[in-house]
Amino acid sequence: MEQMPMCPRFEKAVEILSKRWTSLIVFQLLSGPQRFAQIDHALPNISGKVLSERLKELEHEGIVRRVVFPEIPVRIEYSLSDKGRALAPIFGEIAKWSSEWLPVPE
Amino acid sequence: MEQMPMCPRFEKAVEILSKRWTSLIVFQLLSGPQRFAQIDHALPNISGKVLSERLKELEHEGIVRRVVFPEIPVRIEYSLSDKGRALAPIFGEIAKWSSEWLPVPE
DNA sequence: TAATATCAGTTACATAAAGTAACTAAGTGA
DNA sequence: TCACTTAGTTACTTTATGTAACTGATATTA
Repeated sequence: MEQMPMCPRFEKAVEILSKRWTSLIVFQLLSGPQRFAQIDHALPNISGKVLSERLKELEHEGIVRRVVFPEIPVRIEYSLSDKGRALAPIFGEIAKWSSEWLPVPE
Repeated sequence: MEQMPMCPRFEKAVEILSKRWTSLIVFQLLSGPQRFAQIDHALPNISGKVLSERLKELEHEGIVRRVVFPEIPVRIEYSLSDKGRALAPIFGEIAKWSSEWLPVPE
């Protein structure tokens, strides 16, 4: 009756992706580099506080890059690293599943 | 500067999958029908309370099936529906990404 | 000149979600 | 009778998230 433990890297990936907002932020960044306010507007119900937290976490994971342009006012661009862009196929499969199995809203 | 709204079905799929524990429960059930206590043990840090909640939600979404065998003591089996099994390719892509991009723990 | 706006956040506070441990009911076995 | 099983539930605590106001440097508007 012993269970085999789950692969820790797989578990880590699920942990990253299943944190609230993370997936939507990454998906949003798949369309190209964006500024804080742009991401905030694209994900209408996220709070600036959590967006800020998630971007830091994703940067720390090496999924998101943060580049500061010392203009006036300062411009900060968030974008995906190679590691981040490599998540695209996961979203492709989610899109397939959702179009096949979820009902079209009325 | 207007954003295109995200596909509501895709958004719903992400919402389902990114709720804490949901993905791991579904992944666990991909290995076959299981009882409450089995799932509970396979996912060592989940509480019975949350497992119970998630199974109800997944049943409600049509992803999980709950079958009661009126034995003594009662046996209840949780399994994936077709809709639930169709999530497998998503996990396949997560597994690929994690083995390619996440470090092997020491 | 003063008020207002922008950007990229932060802070304090309130609510919602998740974790912990004890408990339930129906029945079995010692 | 006491202890044990299964599939949960309950009360309570801790953590996560949401809300709204605020920061500071600069620019624009009245």
